[in-house]
Amino acid sequence: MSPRRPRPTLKDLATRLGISETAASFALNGRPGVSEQTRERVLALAEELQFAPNHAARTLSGITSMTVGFVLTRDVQEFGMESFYLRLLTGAQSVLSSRGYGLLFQMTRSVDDELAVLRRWNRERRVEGVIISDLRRGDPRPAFLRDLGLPAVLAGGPDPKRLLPAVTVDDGAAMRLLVEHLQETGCRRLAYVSGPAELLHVHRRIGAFRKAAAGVLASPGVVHTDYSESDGLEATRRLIASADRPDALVFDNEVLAVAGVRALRTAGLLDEISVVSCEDSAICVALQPSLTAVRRDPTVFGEAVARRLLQLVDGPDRSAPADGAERSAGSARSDRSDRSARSDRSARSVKADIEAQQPTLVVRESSPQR
Amino acid sequence: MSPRRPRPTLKDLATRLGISETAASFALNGRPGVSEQTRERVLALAEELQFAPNHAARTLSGITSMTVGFVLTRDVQEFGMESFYLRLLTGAQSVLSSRGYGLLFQMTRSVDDELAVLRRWNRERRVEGVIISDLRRGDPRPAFLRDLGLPAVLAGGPDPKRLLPAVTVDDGAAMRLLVEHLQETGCRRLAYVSGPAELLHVHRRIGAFRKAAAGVLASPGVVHTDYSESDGLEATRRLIASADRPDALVFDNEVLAVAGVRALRTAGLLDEISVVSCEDSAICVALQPSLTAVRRDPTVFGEAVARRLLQLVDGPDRSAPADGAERSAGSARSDRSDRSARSDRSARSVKADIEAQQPTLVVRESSPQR
DNA sequence: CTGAAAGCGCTTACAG
DNA sequence: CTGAAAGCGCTTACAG
Repeated sequence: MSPRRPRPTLKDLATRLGISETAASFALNGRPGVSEQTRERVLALAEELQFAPNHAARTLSGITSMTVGFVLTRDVQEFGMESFYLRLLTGAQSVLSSRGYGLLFQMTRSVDDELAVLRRWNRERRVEGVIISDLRRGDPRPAFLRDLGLPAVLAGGPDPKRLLPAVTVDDGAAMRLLVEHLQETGCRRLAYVSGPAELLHVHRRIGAFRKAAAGVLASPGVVHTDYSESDGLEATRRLIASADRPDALVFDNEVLAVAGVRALRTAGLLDEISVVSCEDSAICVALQPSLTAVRRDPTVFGEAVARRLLQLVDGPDRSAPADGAERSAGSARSDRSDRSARSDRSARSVKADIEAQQPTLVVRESSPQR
Repeated sequence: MSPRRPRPTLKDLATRLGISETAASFALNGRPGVSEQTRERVLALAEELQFAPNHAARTLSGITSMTVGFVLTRDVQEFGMESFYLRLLTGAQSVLSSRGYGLLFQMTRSVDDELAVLRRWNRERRVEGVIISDLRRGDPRPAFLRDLGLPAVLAGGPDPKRLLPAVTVDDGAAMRLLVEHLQETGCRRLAYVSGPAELLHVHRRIGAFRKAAAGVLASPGVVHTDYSESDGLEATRRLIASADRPDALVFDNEVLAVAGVRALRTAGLLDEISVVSCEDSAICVALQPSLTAVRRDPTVFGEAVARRLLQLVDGPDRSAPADGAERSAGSARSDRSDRSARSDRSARSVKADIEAQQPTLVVRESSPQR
């Protein structure tokens, strides 16, 4: 009937030491107003009893929930992109946990479902902020989150109305590297096999690609796919069957690139057409021929995203001990007025998009010197 | 100063309707004791005000936190295995969210760090149960979790002392399929390139492999690696340089298999030695030659794991609406004595390991008929 | 430096 | 069917 492992409460600590809960709380949270001796006794007993404050009780008292959320709407286009998302998650996770934050993770089937999840998390006061990604044309999420006043960071951008702070990658630089490389290896007619037209980052990349190619090469062809392998196959087939066949194919990610290589192999054109992937991964190395690819470490990217979010949620960087019992209150203050202060701050800093890192180009067999 | 988006509280609802908080709470939670008319008025206003109960307050009142945790200790061996883990996560996630549970996800660097996280989550009463994986020799986690009384499921097994319920895969069947296939295609001397000796599932697979091969083939060689590509390369090189060179290589996962293929290609032995991977993934298809592989859907596996955990935590299956405001209390009751009851139940059912699915073998170019 | 008390927002016996 | 009240376990003005 009684719990197998009754956890000690703050009151237990206080009673056993003959002090008030206030004193115990202050001692644990590193606040002034307790004698050094008392503080040490409290800390020692907390250690001995393996005390950690009840999370719900802390949260209810107005302290932050020490949790951020990450919702990911998965559909066709993310199939095969596991590598990118898990590494993004890894990076975000490492920053969050080093600052004592938990990550609530959920995948949804549609943007509408995602809105419902965000709404619920906000209403339940379950998270302090959220990470979102893959904005679509006319995406309701930025305005929705701004109206909610819930701190949020857009992983990858772009946010056309700049309602949300975003962490982006420098597609311009990536595309310049890539076009320059193809040009140097003797390619003259490029084509770009891209993702779904409704994804905003797809548009941004296409724009960057066109801009990089402008003036250097004939205006390159661009085709859209739904990021599926079959669409990639089909698109490649069409491109290589066209009148002025391209001498280099640029694929928006490695899933498409794999499909493209297969199509080229079938057509016996692997030696004549260079292939480049805008996303590097193990598969680019393993493939035969190995694929030249743009590399940007998704882990580093995830770290930047998490750091940006914590900046909105929790102020500038401060490291936090892993164990809750040792957590200092200084890093955890927040009440309802704080929340609104935070969203004001985020509103003021919308322009401060961050570029997580400079992309590089890894040259492999698929784009030989001609 | 005032919150930008003050969320309505239960008291707000009650006041505006001129009823007690009790009545409002009962109405929202689908409990008897409210007139149908009152219930409808409450529900309507809740909908209108976009009310959702404060999560911390609910949790603090003894209701479940509606959260489970997943800790993953990542080190060498998981590099390149992104696909498996993200799909596991996807599967678990889909079951959990369909039942209204949140997933708190954290990666750690070592088992010790993982223990610290589990301890803290438990003390803070932050989760109702946890998923763990990749048990090592002498792993402290099962005993630790049992002592904590925290419901837990081991993804993948095996748990030698059977302290934890596990969801496993039928390695025996997988290895029989595989050995049989290799035998039929004319292979006689197998070798197995495996993972780190300290991982228990590595041992189980090796055992299953030896058993499947026994009586059919000469006793096969087994070598360990740390799951890294370089180790895989090295191991393969050694095997193919040995006196009686194997005519088929079995790799414990696709990362090792990729390394193996590379080594064989370098040695010019790709046509003479069959290659099989015990883990299927996009890379097995993309590779040249494409790899014959054992397939078990990690998503389905993750679903089974989550279902097993919810069974311990929350009783038999019941679907829950996505929106908190409509959540019925029937599926959410639990207090401290419940928690101990739950762990008793888990203690009683340790033997009920589940096999998530039957593995199949996908035959591709890498194991041709001889 | 210390303590008694109120409050966070729910749930739930208990008494009408 | 309904309501007043206590309680979950913390934090934090406020008064000594």
